Amino acid sequence: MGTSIIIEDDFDLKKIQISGQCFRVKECEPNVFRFITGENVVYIRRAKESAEGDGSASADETSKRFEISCSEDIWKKVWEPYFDMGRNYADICRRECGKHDFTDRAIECGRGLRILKQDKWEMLISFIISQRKSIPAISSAVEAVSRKFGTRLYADGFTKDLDEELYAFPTAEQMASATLDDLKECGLGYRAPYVLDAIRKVLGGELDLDGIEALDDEALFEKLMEVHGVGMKVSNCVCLFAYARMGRAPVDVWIARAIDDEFGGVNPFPEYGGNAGIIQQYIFYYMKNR
DNA sequence: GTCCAGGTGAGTG
DNA sequence: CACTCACATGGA
Repeated sequence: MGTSIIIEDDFDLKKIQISGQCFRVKECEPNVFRFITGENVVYIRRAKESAEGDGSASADETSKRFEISCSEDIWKKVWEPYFDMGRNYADICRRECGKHDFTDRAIECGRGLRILKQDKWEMLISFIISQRKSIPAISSAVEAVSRKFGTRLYADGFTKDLDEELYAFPTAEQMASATLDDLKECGLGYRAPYVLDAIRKVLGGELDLDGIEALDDEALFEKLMEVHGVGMKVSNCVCLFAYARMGRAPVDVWIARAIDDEFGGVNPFPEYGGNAGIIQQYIFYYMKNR
């Protein structure tokens, strides 16, 4: 690892990896996590001891020092936005605490989660694929798509020792020649035509994923649903995980179950306003990991 | 083998 | 509107 950095806010790589918002994050060896976005690759591990080294070395979980494989420049330019480092999650947790007992417990359980700001096209396709699939199955399919259509990546020379072949998630242009059978070979099943529709709309200019960044939350949500196979849940996931619309709270089977069993059938997310999406993520994590 | 998975579109009443 | 139902496939 080339560089050492300090992160003051809540930041738990393992929880983020298994949080269900990203499908290509890998723990290459214990405590070393690999992230990919665009054509950038980074390996991160939390340092074993506190930076002070004053003899009272803190536990792994509380060290604020991290080792990263990229330069400080790339970290600031690419990875700080990706990890949403401009937002103070500890502060948000404090502020949203006290409204519901169940939420308070979820926040405590999920402390260290963050909402990643991921690639728009990758999120659109990944969450189209996600419907009626388990998280491991989504990961396999997204990995297969990357391997079939994406650019081969090499990270800092140091990559090959730690990991197998790396591929970027393909751009829409790289998927232009994809056929129904190509996609079905990646395990997409009945979702393959949905992905073809997304490719067609993006390449045809009917859907400008960067251009719609300017839309307000509701208009963005509606625009994404024009793609065949994108309903409310998938659209909200893309709004939250690619466009950082923290007020969007996707309702999947787990969140629906939480609303029924823990909130008396009343959707609590409007109460969390602009942080609803963040709170949703803690509750989703808690439902699956308590 | 059997069950279920971060849903959606189409069809029906 | 509200309510069914089929949908392909892999992982547990």
